[in-house]
Amino acid sequence: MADKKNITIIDIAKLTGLSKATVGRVIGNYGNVSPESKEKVEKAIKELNYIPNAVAQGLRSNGTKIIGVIVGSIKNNFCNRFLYAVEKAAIEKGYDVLFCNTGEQIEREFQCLKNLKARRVDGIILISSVLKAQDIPKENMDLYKDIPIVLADRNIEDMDLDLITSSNCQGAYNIIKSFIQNGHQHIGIISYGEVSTLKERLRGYRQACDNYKIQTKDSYILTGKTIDDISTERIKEFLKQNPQLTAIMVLNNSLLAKLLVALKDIGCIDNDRYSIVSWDDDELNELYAISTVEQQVEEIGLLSTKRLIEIINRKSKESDATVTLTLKTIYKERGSNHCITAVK
Amino acid sequence: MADKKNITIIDIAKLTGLSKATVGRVIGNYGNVSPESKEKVEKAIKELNYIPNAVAQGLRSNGTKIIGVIVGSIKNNFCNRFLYAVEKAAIEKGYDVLFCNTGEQIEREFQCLKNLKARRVDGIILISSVLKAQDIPKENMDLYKDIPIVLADRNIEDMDLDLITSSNCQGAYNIIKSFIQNGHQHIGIISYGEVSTLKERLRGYRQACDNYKIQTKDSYILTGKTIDDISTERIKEFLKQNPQLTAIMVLNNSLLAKLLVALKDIGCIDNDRYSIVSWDDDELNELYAISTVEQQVEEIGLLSTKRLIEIINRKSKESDATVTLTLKTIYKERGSNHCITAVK
DNA sequence: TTGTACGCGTTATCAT
DNA sequence: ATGATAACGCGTACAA
Repeated sequence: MADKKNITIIDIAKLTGLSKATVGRVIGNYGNVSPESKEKVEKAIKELNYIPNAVAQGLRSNGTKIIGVIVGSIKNNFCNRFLYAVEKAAIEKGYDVLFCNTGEQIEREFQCLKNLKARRVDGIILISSVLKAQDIPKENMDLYKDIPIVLADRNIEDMDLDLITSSNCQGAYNIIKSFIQNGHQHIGIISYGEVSTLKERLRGYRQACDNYKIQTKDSYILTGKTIDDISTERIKEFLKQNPQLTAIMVLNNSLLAKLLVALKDIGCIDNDRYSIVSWDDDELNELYAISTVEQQVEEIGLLSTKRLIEIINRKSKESDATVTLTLKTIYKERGSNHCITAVK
Repeated sequence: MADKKNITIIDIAKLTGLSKATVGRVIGNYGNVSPESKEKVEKAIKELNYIPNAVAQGLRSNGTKIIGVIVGSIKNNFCNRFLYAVEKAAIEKGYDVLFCNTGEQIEREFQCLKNLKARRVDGIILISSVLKAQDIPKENMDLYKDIPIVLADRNIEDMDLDLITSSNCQGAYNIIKSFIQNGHQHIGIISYGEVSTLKERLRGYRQACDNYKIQTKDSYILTGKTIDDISTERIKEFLKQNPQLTAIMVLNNSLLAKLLVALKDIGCIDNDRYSIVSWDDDELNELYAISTVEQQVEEIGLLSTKRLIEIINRKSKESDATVTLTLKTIYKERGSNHCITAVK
């Protein structure tokens, strides 16, 4: 590569005949500098195409103005809108974003944390793959300490970290309630995995069913370890084995796609056989008029970033209480939830 | 925040009673160290939870092991799969990824480049929003120099940078050819923007029409400055004003969603009125059996990263010829392209 | 207003 | 085998 020696503050000093210190003052815009000196320096900077070395600045100032963002899977619709919002908010506050993808693997999460600490990032926003504190081997426990961390979307139980998330339980509760009020007695769920968000949605489902004395069977919940465990075939089987079902809540977009394919295969699409509600919106949901519970993804990204920067700038005497923000979900009604009302 | 002083190599030295140098040897795993010293140091590292400071390392070694990734819009399906692949490949080679989103704004692209240079990243992968070299103000021209850069997906005309992309022209050509061979005489395009990839696809369209002596009218191409200019309403109007059309190629996923909504509105969905081919795949394309030209997105990400790292490690005596890699597109046939065959 | 000199944490050379 | 020390580029306390 073009091995042009990097231009440093010293080169500027030499060219202008001034000292490092004076040049530094101009660049950092502090202290007193005579107008002539200032002008000379600025001219030299342009002439030599000098760009301050942020690495040296970071070392010197003991802060990098970088925040690390760790997500489970960037291919996921939620994560990339989240990342979009975080980057945008970060840039505005003068921070850059170091991006890490764990593929939902805990070990990778540990690696990323360690790496980000080595990089001396100022703070970390984490969509964790860890379910609860007890799942973290104690030799890795320190990774979650001594650095500002904000959890986004998913909680880690018993971890006492700041958390910005959606009202998953309440959102699900409301959907199910509305199903019930429309006469549905047998409501199915399609889900997968065990992260806190999905567990919360299930909790909302169960609460609503309990409250309204609606029967729930284990067989009404189709789930698996990973999303790949929920194949179109399994969904068809699920529907077949639970013919009572009149309503279905799917817990994310990819699952919805699979459900729709399954329904098409068995000739049940567009014929009002099932009432359907999905989670997280997608451009194509419009097409099938799929009612959707929408999360304020970008708001979560924005608030996570704001909160993180707040912690980063916190003086040691200030309160260090952890904060949990739960954003409302938005119910986007399109019709698919009314396919059948007042059954029986 | 917990202002625990950062543990440095000196703390380890103190604790072990050895010198910085010896500790450094153990950490860097070079030179000669007695087994006892080594053991002492390793114990101290664990005890103090020492994590080497990558910032200092970066300053010292004049290299950060970070690559910058600049994309136009991370919300876009292509970009996030791309980012996924880049991060994965980078991590494997020991690099971290600094992520920047420009929102397709040239000015932001300049800012990002400047910033990444200040950060002294080792190289940059760029999905640029610049169309051609002449669009870059000369005071910003230097930003594209003196640092390893690989362009991904989109080219910047006349820039002489490495480029990893898809065979956009050829891919489109083949689709149109197949349309024509199936009897279509009037083929519409829905597009937007002016980036090289879309221009290439249009070129493929025109070439095929020319070669096979098929009529093309300007009105057969619906386009706009940004994607928001292509509303469902405009698509409906477009279809109405070009009733001869029997086949349509849409240049990306979001446009497809809009087209499908438009078709539904006018009662033309699922009735074989139009043959449709889209670009870039999506989970829901399966549902409508939408034939799709698929790009090898992840391959592009992987190869961009590999190429970049190659350049980063290039000795000055080696060839510095720029390389362009054009990956084949894959035609995923699902049926939507056959809706009408042998019209007339 | 300007300059000198030290320290941030590493790495690596040179001397012991 | 180990230690002292310089250098990476910058910021700043202190001196002039």
